Amino acid sequence: MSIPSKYDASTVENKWYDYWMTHNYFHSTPDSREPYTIVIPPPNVTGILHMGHMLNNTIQDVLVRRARLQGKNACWVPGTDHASIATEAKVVAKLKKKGIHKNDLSRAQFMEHAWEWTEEYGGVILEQLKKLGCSCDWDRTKFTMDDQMSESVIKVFIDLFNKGLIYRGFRMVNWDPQAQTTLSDEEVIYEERQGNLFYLNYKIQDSDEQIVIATTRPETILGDTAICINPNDERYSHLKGKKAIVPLCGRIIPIIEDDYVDIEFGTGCLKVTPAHDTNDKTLGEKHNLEVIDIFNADATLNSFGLHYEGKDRFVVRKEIVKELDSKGILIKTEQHVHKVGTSERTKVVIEPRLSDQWFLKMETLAKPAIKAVLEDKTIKLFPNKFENTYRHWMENIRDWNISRQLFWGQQIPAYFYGDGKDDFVVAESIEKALELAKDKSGNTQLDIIDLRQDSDVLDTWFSSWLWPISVFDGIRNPENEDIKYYYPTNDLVTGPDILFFWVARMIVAGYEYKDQKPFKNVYFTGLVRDKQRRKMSKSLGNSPDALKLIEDFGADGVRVGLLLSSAAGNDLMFDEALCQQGKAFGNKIWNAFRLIEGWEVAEIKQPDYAVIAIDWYHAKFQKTLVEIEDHFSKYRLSDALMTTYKLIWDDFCSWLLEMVKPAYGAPIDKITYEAVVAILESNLKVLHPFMPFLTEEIWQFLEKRTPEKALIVASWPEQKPYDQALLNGFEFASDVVSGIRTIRKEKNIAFKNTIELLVLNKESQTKDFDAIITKLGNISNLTYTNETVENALSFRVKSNEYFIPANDTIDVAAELLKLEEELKYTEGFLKSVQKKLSNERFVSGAPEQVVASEKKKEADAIAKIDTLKASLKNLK
RNA sequence: GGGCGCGUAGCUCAGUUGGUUCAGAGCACCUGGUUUACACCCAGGGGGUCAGGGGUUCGAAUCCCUUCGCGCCCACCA
Repeated sequence: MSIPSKYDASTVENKWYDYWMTHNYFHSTPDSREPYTIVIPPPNVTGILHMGHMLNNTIQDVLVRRARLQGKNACWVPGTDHASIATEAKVVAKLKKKGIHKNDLSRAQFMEHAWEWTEEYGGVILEQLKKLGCSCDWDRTKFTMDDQMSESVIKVFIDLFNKGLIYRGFRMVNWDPQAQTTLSDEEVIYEERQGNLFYLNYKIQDSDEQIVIATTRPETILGDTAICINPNDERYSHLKGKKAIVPLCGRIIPIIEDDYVDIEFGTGCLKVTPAHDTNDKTLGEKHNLEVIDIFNADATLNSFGLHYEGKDRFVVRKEIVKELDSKGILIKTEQHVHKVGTSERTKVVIEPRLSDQWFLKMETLAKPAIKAVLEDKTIKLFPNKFENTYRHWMENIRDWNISRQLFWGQQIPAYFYGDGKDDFVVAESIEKALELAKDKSGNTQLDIIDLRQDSDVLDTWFSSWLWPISVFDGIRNPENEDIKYYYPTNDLVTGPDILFFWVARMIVAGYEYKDQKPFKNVYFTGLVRDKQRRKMSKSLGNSPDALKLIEDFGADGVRVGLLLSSAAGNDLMFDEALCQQGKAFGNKIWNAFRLIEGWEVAEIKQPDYAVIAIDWYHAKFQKTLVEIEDHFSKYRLSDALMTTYKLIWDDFCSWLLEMVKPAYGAPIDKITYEAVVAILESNLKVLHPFMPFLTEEIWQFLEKRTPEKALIVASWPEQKPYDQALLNGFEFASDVVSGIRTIRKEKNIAFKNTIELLVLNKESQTKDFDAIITKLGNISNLTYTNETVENALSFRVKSNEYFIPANDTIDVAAELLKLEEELKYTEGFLKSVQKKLSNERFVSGAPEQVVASEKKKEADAIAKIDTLKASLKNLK
């Protein structure tokens, strides 16, 4: 089998992905093994892969692949989210292009278009995840609007309603005039905007007096139903009980008193518009004010807007200011920075609006979810700083507005049979609803045609909060094998931006419907930003094309690039150079593999240097394995990767292979060869979660000799005890090799020329590594000496001294200088250590081991100084 | 307005309970090296007042106070 000299990522990646799929390695069914489960944060069904997905799903795949190697029954459930408002907006836009207006369609017709759209664009993102190497159990792919998923959602709605937790309320909600739906509080983004504060003059009824109010929204004066002053404000006490006249419309409104009003702000007079402001609504209820809604659903003015009827709110704002100004009502205008709520999806300014909506009471539901994360720690957040954020939100949780005025989603299963506020029933089918309605109304004559289903659908998150349960059909069939086996899931990997939207609510749902946490650990990824720290966005055009990156650097290269600098919860400054680094790493491993495969194997004696080299690597590998495990246990994936990277590049390639490599053209002994291959295999296992394709490719080449299973289902290396003394010995030897290399470089001694090395072994170092030093230093003759060597270049490792006899006369002055500098430094070091040790409070106060280590430092320094002094004396 | 977090090498970041190899890693940079796995490489090297100031301590990147700069979350001030 010939091995290509260049690693061709795209061919290899397609080959092994197909192979894994054909062999069903991603598929999981319950068995006797320990389960390891991840449910994907379902991307929007019509979305396409962006850098955030790449990072997020790479992390999940690393965790899943590692678990699989560890012998767990790994199950990663993929799927997509119907994303009601986002998808509906896209469908509406598409229809608009065709000249079709949403309002002209029936719900059924619209849904037909939406499904068509979903089938056309839906799931593209899942195909893209395959390119990244994601080992999802595709047989379990779910969509939040699959029949069984929707059924689960409806079932939960009915259950919560019957428990009295869902209620219908006439409330101030966040209205998105473009999407023409309400939004939950979480979907509103507050932005600081430069606006104006307008001072307007209201006449007092039956008087020449006037009162000035300050407002940022002059167009809403047409909905004013009171003026409010602070009862303690003496400036206005004479107006108590009087009435004011709203400009333009001439409405007579009361002047009320409430200490809600801030005396300091504006003029200390507030116009009250109960229909268009949350606070005003509260005031209105308290003081029994009239509610006048001046807007249509699209935020144009209605008939209360008088001659502005039909015009948009912002147009009216401009025009009404002009009119007020021309009539002398506008006193002055001040610049004013204030926060404006905008829609997360459509970006338009939110309009507070009073309407009938469905709400879920959250307070009691939240209790077990708070306890689980903050007290019992049965759910751990990584990094744990998010616990504070979680606490704050959960402890101040407000009821959740779960209704949306859209078509795309699960229609609320409430059926109205009359015009009364409570003339409705909740049921999973219209037949069932009819029975309930007959009971409730006492009207046995009711018929199906008398029933009218609520036209709203449920908030998308009302389906995704059930995701970890519903993907295993745990709502409909709570006792099925899957849910019993896979739930609770292990890790959830997601962004902190949906901590409230999704994570917190899943925890709530988990305790309500399974009486158990939905997952054990939550790993929050950071945001992917560009080099200038800007958020990646379509409008900035700074987001690289994910698939193009995979083409350029290979999926493995991109995975490594993304993971190299992404600590949990930290934003990731993405730079293509990181992917290049990932690709170069793959290339390095590929070439190491080619080197090994290129060796001719012979039945010859194993050289000493190979024996010790392999023993050393085994110890090094075991020690590193412990470190890697530790990093994984803390979800420090980039550290786990970097540790693996250094193990393979530095320890395996730069040290081990150089140590065991036979002379050019010479064969390698069988024992060494087999040991190196076994080592390579262990390395591949550890690297596989990060670089699945490359490792599988090499593994399969190696396994040609002993046909076995694929790497993806191999077993993670076993942890064994290791010999620390061996590692220490190597450490020392590698310092010696570095010393030799430094001298060679300084003195321009070419590596191909052998040199002699004499050792003054004051440290009594083991000679086990002499074969290594000889080989890597290209030493012709390594001998031990009892005294300093004349006319030689020298260097020291601790108090050991190494001499390289010079062919020509050495530069004595330069050697002297070097020695003197070293001496000076060491003496200074000794002085500081001795100062510490002579401090009585240090010796008595510091822990024993710290004192002991300082004493060791002292002894080492003294020994080294002796060595240096002897050399100096000799040289002089 | 309230809360949380951050500031360590040119860049991105580690640095756990203050003390072992505490000032580190990777990249970048500089110097030298191509017949012999890999120039997507090898070897060697330079580089930091741990944001500034003060304090506690035998000892501080680490704990406390303070100033400056940055980020995020929450909140109804018109």
